[in-house]
Amino acid sequence: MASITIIDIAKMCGVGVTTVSRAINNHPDISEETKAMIMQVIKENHYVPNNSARNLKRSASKTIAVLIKGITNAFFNRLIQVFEKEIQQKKYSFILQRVDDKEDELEVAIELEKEKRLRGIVFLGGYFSHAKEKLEQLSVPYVLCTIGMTEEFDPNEYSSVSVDDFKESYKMVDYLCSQGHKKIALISATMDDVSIGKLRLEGYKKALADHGLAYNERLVRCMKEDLESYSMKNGYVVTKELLESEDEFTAIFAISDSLAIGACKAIFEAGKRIPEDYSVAGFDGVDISYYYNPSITTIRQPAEDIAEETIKILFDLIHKKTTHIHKVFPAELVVRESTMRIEQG
Amino acid sequence: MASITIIDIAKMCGVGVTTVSRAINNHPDISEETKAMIMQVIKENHYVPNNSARNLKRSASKTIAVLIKGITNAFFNRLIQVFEKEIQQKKYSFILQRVDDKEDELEVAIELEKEKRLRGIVFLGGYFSHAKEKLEQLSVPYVLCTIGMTEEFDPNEYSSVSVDDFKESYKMVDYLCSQGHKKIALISATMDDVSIGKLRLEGYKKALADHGLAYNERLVRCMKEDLESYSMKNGYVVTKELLESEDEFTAIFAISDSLAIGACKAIFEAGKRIPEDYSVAGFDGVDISYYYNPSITTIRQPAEDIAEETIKILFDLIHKKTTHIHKVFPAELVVRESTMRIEQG
DNA sequence: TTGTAAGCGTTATCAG
DNA sequence: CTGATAACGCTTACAA
Repeated sequence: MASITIIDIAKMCGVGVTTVSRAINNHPDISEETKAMIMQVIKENHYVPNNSARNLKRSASKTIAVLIKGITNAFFNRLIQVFEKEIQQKKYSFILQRVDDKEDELEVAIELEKEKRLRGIVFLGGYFSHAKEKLEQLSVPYVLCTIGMTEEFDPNEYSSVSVDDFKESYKMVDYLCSQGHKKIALISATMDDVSIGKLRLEGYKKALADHGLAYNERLVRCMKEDLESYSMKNGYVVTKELLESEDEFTAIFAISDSLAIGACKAIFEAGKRIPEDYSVAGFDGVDISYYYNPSITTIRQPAEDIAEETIKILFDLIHKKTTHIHKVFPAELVVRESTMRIEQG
Repeated sequence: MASITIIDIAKMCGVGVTTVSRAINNHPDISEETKAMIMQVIKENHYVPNNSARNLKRSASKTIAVLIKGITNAFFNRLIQVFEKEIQQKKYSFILQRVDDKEDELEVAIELEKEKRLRGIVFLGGYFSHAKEKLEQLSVPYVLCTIGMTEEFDPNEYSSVSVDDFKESYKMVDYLCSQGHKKIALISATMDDVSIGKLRLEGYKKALADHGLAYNERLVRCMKEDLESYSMKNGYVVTKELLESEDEFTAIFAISDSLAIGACKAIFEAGKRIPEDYSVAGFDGVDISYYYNPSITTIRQPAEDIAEETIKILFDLIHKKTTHIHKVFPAELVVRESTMRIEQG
């Protein structure tokens, strides 16, 4: 069954192809009458315009790509769902491209832009430490979502949406300190992470300092590079090592809820209790942090808001309605069962 | 920066466009020499062929769509990751389209096929109860993944990959019975689910019957239609209702791990213990079922195998290497901490 | 082995 | 308001 084209429709309606095109695309220059008639015929024949042809003709296709660095972390799933919904709502196509931890996401983006004639790009995750000249090869608007940027980048060169990773991390560690914890372990990103990983580490250090606590680098444990980043397994393995080491601590702050859950597993396996023996805190505020037993104290990021704002900014950029913007959402400390006050001592 | 085209490359190389095209597409009729030279120029200029143009020319674009019915259930995420990897590996584009619970996925598929000139489709989730004539409007190969089909469909008309939902469900309930449970609640799909929901319910009934246990419909609770299906929240709400009812039971079998975790939360909130007061079992074998506290007894579906086989069959179908196939993978009962033997009585 | 030229199905330009 | 017709960038007969 050869597919039906706009020409077929035009013939059936006894009009020119232009007119059919106008009907499809809601152009003003067409009478309501003919338009209704054409739409009727289109519906009856299940005609759907060929996307490739449209994209070829339009200089840019109506598609947005979302590039995710590293394998899916649960928090991203919520974001992605919102992206998808919003993009579909705007009648754009949506391309999800996961890029491996070792790959260069910018490289991928540049290729994809040409290949698929993208209208916009969302970068999710990763560090985004790229040379400026390479960044300039990207000619479509893009927004960095939940990727904290360090100072070396000119804020007028890109847009971003995130929480204040430094502040929120500080908030959690400050809370833990206020509960009497003096030896707080951190499950952090790998050391080469100059993005949120670094910011959260800095927040941790600052909070410690502000409470007059010494920074003990033996309590800072990085995720394993050979395991999926931010995964439960990673948290489990790292915590297990920590527990087996001689280093004492009373609380663990993991920079994602998934890591925190892995940490819990390791602690339970060691025959210890949470929060009586160890307090455990996470970051993100994904569903499972609430459902876990014990429920996990965490920093809840407003995922829906973040995702919606990301898309909003991206489309504003596409329509040239705005210059570069850096939207920072507040996150919320949610205290639950996995942490407790301990005796000063 | 106007994009560079195949013509530009041809000019730069001092050859015809055909030659460039041949170089790009690994055609045989070209000397290694010219090919190398052309590829070199392409690389230097960061040329990437316009996908729309290629797709327009080729009668079908090299793209596979995965349609997911209903909002993402954690189990699907693993499948999707594998799909993505495999499809990318085959140099095909990958389109992920979530379709709302109320929407007709077949309708969406038919549109998408025309619009994007798909080469193949994977259906994930849903019941897939469609009229044969409508099914015939789909002219590209498709594979049903983890969608149990009931008898009324002719197995020669479609391909599928899944576990034996009836058998695996039976296996779990049989296990629970063997542990002395006589009053086993079921958190099942909505009653209009004629697919895996129904099959798992049938497996439950059969196991009960084989153990000489009466079927008590008050112990069969359906997910709430107004909540995300298969979600933790759904399991939580349903279980809460169940606990507040007068109906006695000693075990709950939830047809997904997420539901099971929600159930656990409700039980803990009621001040009860797992497994001492209630045994809880899930289905799927997602990571969190292992990491949860207590770890959840479940049926582990071989997600990677299922996903890989789905893609394999789809491509075999595309290349006409096979007729319709129904691959059924065995799943595994994984006994963990959330269930226990109780006294006969 | 290489090049020329005709489409693929749309949309946009411009003349009726 | 409507309709020819020329692109859009690529693949592929067909010719050389």
